[in-house]
Amino acid sequence: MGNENFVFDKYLISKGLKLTKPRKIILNTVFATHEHFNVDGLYDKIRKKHKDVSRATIYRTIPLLIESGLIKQSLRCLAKDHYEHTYGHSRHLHLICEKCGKIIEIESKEAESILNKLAKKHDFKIREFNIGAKGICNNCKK
Amino acid sequence: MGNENFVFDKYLISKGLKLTKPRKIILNTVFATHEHFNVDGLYDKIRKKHKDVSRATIYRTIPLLIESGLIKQSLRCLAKDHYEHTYGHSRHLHLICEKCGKIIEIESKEAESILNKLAKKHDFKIREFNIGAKGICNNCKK
DNA sequence: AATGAGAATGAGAATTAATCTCAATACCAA
DNA sequence: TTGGTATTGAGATTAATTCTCATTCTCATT
Ligand SMILES: [Mn+2]
Ligand SMILES: [Mn+2]
Ligand SMILES: [Zn+2]
Ligand SMILES: [Zn+2]
Repeated sequence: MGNENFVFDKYLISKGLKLTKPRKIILNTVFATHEHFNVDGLYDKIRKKHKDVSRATIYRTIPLLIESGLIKQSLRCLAKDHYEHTYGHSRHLHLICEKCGKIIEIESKEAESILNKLAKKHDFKIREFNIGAKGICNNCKK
Repeated sequence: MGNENFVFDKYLISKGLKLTKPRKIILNTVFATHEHFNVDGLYDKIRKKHKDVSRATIYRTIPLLIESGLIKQSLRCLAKDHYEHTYGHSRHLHLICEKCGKIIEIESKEAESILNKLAKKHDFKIREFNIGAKGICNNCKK
């Protein structure tokens, strides 16, 4: 059990919110792996163990996880929003295969530093980078 | 009237599709300005002049405009897909203000060349770049 | 341990962007 | 002009996300 529990707890307290059982379950399931996830997949995974957590609560908890800095909205695929950890992960960019859905994650500060330079020139304060590309992965090229 | 008409016409012919009145209206409205657009805004704009173009036809025409290389899917904002011209525009990245919605467009090949390098290393064929950041613009910083 | 006020929940309804269906119409080569 | 095909508008449908609300949980205070 990693520190994400402390982070989340601290956030909830700071906002006068309560650490409930469904929120614990959702948090722990989200951090059970390092994979990207979407609501549907998360719901199925949770439901195997806990028949009493609703979709509504998952949808309500995700903004809290984002606000607390644990996850972020990552990408959109098949008309679904996808999320990924920020806590415990350094920033990275994505190469997304449009054929098989595979996501290649690459750490690289170079592109970010270019964006930082451009943002400074325009007096723009960056909150979140969005860097990547879509195309075809090596496997799908045959 | 720019060359987008020729491009679109040529594409339609090559696919055995027909250049219809609604398609002309949609194309011309899309290229009446250089702004990003979404289906709702486009529909309203078209409807002021032409009461007989349906939302369904707009939704059906957008993939054709994309396929013909005239526009591309750009960004997602307020739960709506947004599009922008590719024809007549060089590639650029976006700084999106989360407060006022303002979009700053910047031409810069630097970030792309870094992505190209990384993609080559992973034997990944890029079809479309996605480079930008979200944050707060200079006006909204007060 | 019991209380109570406010926060959180599950179930299902509501919203809404995007897609689909289908009968009627427009297009265009011949 | 005609005929075969593509296209259309209207409305139904889908599906992700959000909302409503009556009931249940949390937790600081007793
Ligand atoms: Mn990732
Ligand atoms: Mn743009
Ligand atoms: Zn692939
Ligand atoms: Zn702004």
